[in-house]
Amino acid sequence: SARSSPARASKVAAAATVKGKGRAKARLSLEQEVDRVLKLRKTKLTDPFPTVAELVAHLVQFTSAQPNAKRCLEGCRIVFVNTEHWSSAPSTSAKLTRNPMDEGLRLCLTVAIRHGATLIPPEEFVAPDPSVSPDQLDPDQAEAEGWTTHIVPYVLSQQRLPTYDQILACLGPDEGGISREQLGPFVKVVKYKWVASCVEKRAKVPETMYLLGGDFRQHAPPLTEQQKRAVKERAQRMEVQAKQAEQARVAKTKLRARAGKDALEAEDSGSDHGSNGGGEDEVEVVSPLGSQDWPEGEKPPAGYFAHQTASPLGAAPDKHDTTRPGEQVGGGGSGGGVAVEAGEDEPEGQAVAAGARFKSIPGLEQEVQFLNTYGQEVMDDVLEETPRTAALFELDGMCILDDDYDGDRDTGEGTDESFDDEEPAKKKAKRSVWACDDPEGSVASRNGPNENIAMVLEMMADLASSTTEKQQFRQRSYKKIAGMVRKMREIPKEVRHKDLCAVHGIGKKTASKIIEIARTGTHRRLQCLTETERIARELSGVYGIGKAIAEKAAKAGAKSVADLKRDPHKYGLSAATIKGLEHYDDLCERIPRAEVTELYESIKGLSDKIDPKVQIECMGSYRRGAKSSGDIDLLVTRDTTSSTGKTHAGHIAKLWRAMERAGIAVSTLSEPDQWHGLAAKVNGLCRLPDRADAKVRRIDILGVPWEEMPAALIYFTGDDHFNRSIRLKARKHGYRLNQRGLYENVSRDRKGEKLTEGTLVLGIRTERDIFKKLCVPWREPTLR
DNA sequence: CATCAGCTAGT
DNA sequence: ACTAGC
DNA sequence: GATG
Ligand SMILES: O=c1ccn([C@H]2C[C@H](O)[C@@H](COP(=O)(O)OP(=O)(O)OP(=O)(O)O)O2)c(=O)[nH]1
Ligand SMILES: [Mg+2]
Repeated sequence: SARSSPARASKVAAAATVKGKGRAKARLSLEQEVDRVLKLRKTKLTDPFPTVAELVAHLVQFTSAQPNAKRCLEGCRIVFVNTEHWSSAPSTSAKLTRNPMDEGLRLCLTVAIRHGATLIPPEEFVAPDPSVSPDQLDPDQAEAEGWTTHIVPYVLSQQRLPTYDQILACLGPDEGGISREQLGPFVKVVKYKWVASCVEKRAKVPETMYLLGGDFRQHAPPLTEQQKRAVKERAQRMEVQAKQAEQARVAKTKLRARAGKDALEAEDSGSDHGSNGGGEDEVEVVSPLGSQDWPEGEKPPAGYFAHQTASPLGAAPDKHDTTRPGEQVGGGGSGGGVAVEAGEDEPEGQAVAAGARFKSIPGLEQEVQFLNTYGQEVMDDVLEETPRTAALFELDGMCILDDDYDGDRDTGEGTDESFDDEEPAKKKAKRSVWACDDPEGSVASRNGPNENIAMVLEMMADLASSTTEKQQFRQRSYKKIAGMVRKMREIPKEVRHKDLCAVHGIGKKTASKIIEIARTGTHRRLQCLTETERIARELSGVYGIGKAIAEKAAKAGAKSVADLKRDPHKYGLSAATIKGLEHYDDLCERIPRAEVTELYESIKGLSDKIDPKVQIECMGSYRRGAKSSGDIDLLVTRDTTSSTGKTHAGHIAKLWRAMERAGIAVSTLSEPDQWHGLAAKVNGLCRLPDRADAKVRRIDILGVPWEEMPAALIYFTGDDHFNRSIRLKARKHGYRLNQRGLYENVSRDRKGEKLTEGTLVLGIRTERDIFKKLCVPWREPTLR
């Protein structure tokens, strides 16, 4: 707090800093300190520092007497809190000590203080002067200059994160903690990761200087020309070394692949049949293209996998009928393995293998061959030379707010995004989102530059769909990435693998696939579907038919949806599925927004005749502002707080009957357990009446008790990925969120299975309240 | 190696 | 329990 | 399939 600076800034800092407690005390010598600790250990059987505050007081004295090598957290005020006592026994929390110490927490504290951070005991934390407003001092600037106080909650398990409220309860002198409002814009709650990244990032600078033999203290003089040259040379040397290491690695990989193949070949010829022996699945080098892509018991066609078949050393696939084992060995033996050579050596084998299977999509065959020859890393190296990639991979504004399970950006106020380097770009993007008045611009557009990539990824997702858990998550992963790709800037053909991997949620396998799609417009996996897969894909487009039933029907001999239509009972389809089948063509179509509006209004008209006080809302993609919807989602409720407290019980039953009479409701696909319950849900088919050309549409009507509106609105607005994300966040923080409400104090077993329902969080009136409670920045439905 | 939302309805 | 769907 |  002694640094010279504008007065307004020091006002913030002074208020937020400890009232000089540890500093003022006379410093003890090392011997005295050791003595004191040993004595403490003797007198107390427990840890000599049972709370954070006590250890901080100790560390402040002890460490400041030591010379610090790297003070990269110099000037950072950090408050470590431990909410453990809270989450372990919420009911008896008052009796337990606040901010108890813990072995892991001690480590965090030590790291922080060793790097020059100013630690503040949580009990001594004082909220900054509220009179300093963000107008006077830009919070970003304050952050950059180190005026911000960072609160770091200690996290024992990623499965049980502290809630914002718990963190606040650990701050300040009072047991009750402090309120959210008191914190203001100059206090940020961050993850420990933030501390670690500061240390890691900034620690590198002095290290370089140290290697040069220069002064590694903070204010070292600027480098001389000679030193600069030394740095350059060293960098070049390292680059050369890295290149050599990489080459050696690639060579070794190839050799390993080769060795594996040789062994297999030997085995094959030993067991006499050389044709479709199989067994090539066991080749050691795993291609990043995913053997998971293939269903149980099926084998990819020749030429599918990298390294395995088309590598210049590895020669042609042993599976392939035309291959002659003798030549494979001979061709590979030369060891050169240059692309040209491979191309000239056995052009037919390759062309037949790849060409036939991939149906000669322009460029695809070449791409596969190229990839198989060089591998992703080498191709990246080549691309490094082209200057088009870096900036392209900054996502558009939207994505920052909702990458993956993070509509929630953890602890609210930006927080864990406080990595200095990325800050400006991110902040800018964020602002542009709020400034963007045009909702079209921020929403993923269906004809954006990456639409084709997204579509192909979605097709791969459907391929992965299955009832087995593993496959479900693979499907979701593809879907998630498809959604992200839609929101990204155009992905150029020369994208680098590592740039794609840098996006959170995209890993090396999908990155490879995206590259393949970007360059060729498709993926080889889609070019070599089996007949069953092709049929299953068509059949699962029917309402009520998923992967399992589709495959069953395909096995039973169905070749197309038309086959099913002809004889639905033969395949043991359920009643709803048969209805879905009947209207298959209509239900494939998306519904234009105007038609949703029209249907909604005519249904609302019917409802008003039954009970005008019952409210009907159109939810789902319609509420999110979509230009077209897959179905119509209606919410039915009735305000019970006003007037007589009458509910909408039975309304849905009456409404549905009225819709049937009016010719709007065509048929019922599934019915609620209790038609008269408040949470009744009907699932059916409908159409605009009195119009010959009106298509049949899917409709969901959901009843919602008035008290459950906030949670129900979130649920029914979606989308599904957003719901999963916010529910996951709730779960990790000890809550449970479903369509009925937000529950707290949920106890779960180790596997996350809930043991108690938890208790409804009180005081929740609106959607916003739930967002706030979970520290999810508010997002209008159109931005979800 | 564990984790990935939480629920209803039909068979 | 499995499948499909929101 | 991606992540911690
Ligand atoms: O697995 C799911 C599917 C849906 N929902 C919620 C969110 C979604 O917004 C709402 C309605 O579902 P629907 O399937 O109608 O999706 P939608 O968002 O309305 O899109 P569309 O109907 O245009 O396909 O139900 C979930 O919570 N989980
Ligand atoms: Mg919908």
